[in-house]
Amino acid sequence: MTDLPAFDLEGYLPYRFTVIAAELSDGLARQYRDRFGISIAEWRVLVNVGYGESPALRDIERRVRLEKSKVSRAASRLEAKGYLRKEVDAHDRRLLRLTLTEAGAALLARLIPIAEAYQAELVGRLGPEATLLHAALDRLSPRG
Amino acid sequence: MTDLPAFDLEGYLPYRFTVIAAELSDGLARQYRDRFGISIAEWRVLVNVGYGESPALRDIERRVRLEKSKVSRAASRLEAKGYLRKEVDAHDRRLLRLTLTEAGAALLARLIPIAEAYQAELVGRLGPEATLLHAALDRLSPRG
DNA sequence: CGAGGGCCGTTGCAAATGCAACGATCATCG
DNA sequence: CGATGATCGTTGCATTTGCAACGGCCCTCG
Repeated sequence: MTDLPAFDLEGYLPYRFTVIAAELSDGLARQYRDRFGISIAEWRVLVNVGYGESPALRDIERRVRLEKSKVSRAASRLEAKGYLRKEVDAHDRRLLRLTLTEAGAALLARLIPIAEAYQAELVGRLGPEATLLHAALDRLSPRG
Repeated sequence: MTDLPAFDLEGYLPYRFTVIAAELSDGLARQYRDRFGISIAEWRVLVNVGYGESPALRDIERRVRLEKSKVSRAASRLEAKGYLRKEVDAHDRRLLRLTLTEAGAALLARLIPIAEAYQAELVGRLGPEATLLHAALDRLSPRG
C-alpha cells in the first residue's frame, strides 16, 4: 500500500462550498418548487427581468452564470406559464428582450420577501461576521 | 406594473455560494477529468476509501453528501478502471466495503498534491481571513 | 451592394442526475 | 424460530444538463 499524504476533505474549500451551496439552495428551491412551481433557474431569470431594463437572454446569461440553453429554456417555461413576454429588439433583431407580465410581477412580489427572510435568517446566524464573510467571498470571486 | 421591493441578487448568499462553489470546483474538475479521467464524485469516493478503514458505500454516502446511486455508480466506475475493489462485509453481508488497489493508491497519491496546491492557492488569496471564513462556514453548516 | 465572420437564441442528442422500486440481508420481538 | 420492518446497494426510468450545431441576423470591409 502506497503511503498517502494527509488530506482533510472536510476542510477542503471546493468541497465545503459545494456542500453549503447545495444546503442553502435546497431549502429555498423546495419551497419555490412546491408552492410556486418555479425552479431556481426560473427564479433567477425572474429576478433579472424584474430589476433589469427588459434584459436580453445573453445579458442574463452573463450576470447570473447560467448556461445559454438553461436561460433559454427557463425563459420559455416562464413564458408558457404567463409570467413574462419575449419581444424581439427593434434595433437588433437577434436580441430577445424579456418583460414581466402582471402575473409575473405579482409572483415576484411574493417570492422576494421569502428570499429576504431567508437571507435575514442566514445573516442572523452569522452575526457580526457577516460582513467579513462577504469580504472573504469577494476575494475568492470578485463580483462585478 | 406592480412595485417591487429592492433586492440584491449579487449579495444573496445562496446565489453567491452556488456561483463560487461552481467556480472553485470547475477548475479542479476539468483537470481531474482531462488528465486522469476522474469525475468529482469519483474523486470524493477515492479520498474516502483512501483515508477511511475500507468504508461501505453508505458511510461514504453520509460523509460526503453524495446521492446513494451516485456513490454506487462512482464506485462501479472506479472498480471497472481497476482503482478499487468491492468486497462483501463478513459480518453484515448487506455492506459492500471498498479498498484501494495499488493503482488506486498510486492515483490518489498523484491527485492529493494537486488538491493541496489548489487549497493553498485559495488560502493564499484569502490571507489571514482564511480562519474567519472557516468559522463563518461552520455557522452556516456545522461539520461533523 | 454582397461576402465573410461574429453574435444571438433554439434545439437535438448523449450523458448525468434524482427518485422510487426492488431483492437481498439483518435485527427485533412475540 | 418466524414474521415484520428496517437497511443496503443496484437499477430502471423520466427529467435535467451541457455541449455542439444550426439558422437568422448584424457588422465590416472590399
